[in-house]
Amino acid sequence: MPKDTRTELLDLAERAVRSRGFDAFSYADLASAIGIRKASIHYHFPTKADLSDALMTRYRARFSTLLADINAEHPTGAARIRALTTLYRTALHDGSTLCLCVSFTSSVESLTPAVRTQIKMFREMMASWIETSVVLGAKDGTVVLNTPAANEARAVLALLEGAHLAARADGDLSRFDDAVVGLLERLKE
Amino acid sequence: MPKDTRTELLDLAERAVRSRGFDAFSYADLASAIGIRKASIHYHFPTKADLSDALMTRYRARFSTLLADINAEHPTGAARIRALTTLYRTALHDGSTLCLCVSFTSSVESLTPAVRTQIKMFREMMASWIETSVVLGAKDGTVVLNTPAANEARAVLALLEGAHLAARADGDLSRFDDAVVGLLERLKE
DNA sequence: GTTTATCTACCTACTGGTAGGTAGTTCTAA
DNA sequence: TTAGAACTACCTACCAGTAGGTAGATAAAC
Repeated sequence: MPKDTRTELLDLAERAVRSRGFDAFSYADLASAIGIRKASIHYHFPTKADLSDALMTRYRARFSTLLADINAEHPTGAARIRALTTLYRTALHDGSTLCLCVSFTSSVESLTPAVRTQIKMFREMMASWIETSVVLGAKDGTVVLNTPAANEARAVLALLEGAHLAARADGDLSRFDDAVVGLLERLKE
Repeated sequence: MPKDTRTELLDLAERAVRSRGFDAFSYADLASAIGIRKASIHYHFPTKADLSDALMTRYRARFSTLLADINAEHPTGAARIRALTTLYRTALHDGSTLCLCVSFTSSVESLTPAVRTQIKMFREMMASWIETSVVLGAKDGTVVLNTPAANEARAVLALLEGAHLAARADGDLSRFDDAVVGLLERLKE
């Protein structure tokens, strides 16, 4: 079964934002990539703001599911943080794409308040999931907490996003690996 | 003594890239901000590529000086890392501007090979300075190393850049502070 | 009298977005 | 059961505005 046009547009646009940035792709790019006319894209997403909003909505939903999957599969705090690290590593696609949230954050001035709010919500979701995971890890003895769990969570998120940038800059996944060695080292079990 | 036009253009462009992104500012913006015509900017920087190259060259030189200043002022490893953290915090300008290197990294596809090389060089410079500092800290007993110094350096850099993004997303400096609590906690003395 | 720094006037290509039209499908009611 | 209304998903043709960039004139400074 073939993907519908709307989904195909979202896929294409997501890749464009993550590899080139929000201000560096156009409806014309999408049109020629998908094989329909530029005007037809406005049928699915009247404005670029609508498109970016839909992009973030889908991205948040996807990550929400992925986090739930990790919870279902990994019982300990350490295993969950390790799985999250793998998730971020995979999202890099050999160093050619950033996390959508990272990319949007750099272009935050070009975005509507609605999308900015979604960016915040995404980070809140990630931070609170990480916090819950490290608290679990502290209880089950697989994670050593040196600072309050809320701060640990913000630090882990910052480290993963920063490691993303480093890998993207060099187009080299090993930059990501180098930066997260210390994080993985702290996970016992 | 008034700033010369070239310097004024560099200042304006740097702020534009750091707050809006490389693909979201134009020569027309600079022209109206500085009060000369768009065509006159091409006299100083024939192409946008030339401008971004000059931007990175100046930025690297500035940071090189700043790192040397930190070395001169702070004798211990911990004090140096702490000073670097303060430097990054200051660079945020209340959460409205990213590090130039972070911003350029997100737009890496729009940049020339020369500028991409400069981005790499900037990160190399930062990473090797941090590595030297944590090695010093390990010797003078002010920094505890859990992983090889090279990895610690990449992790610190990623954390600082990630913390930048978090603060930028919310326009709130305290996001930066929250993320670096753990790093500062590890610095003794 | 050449160099420096600016100007006016212009170029082509592209931006996001709109107006209006059209096949083909699906829903609705006599 | 079928005529017609409505909807879906696209189209062509166009808009005003902006992008980066260029040619050539000018006026002051060295």
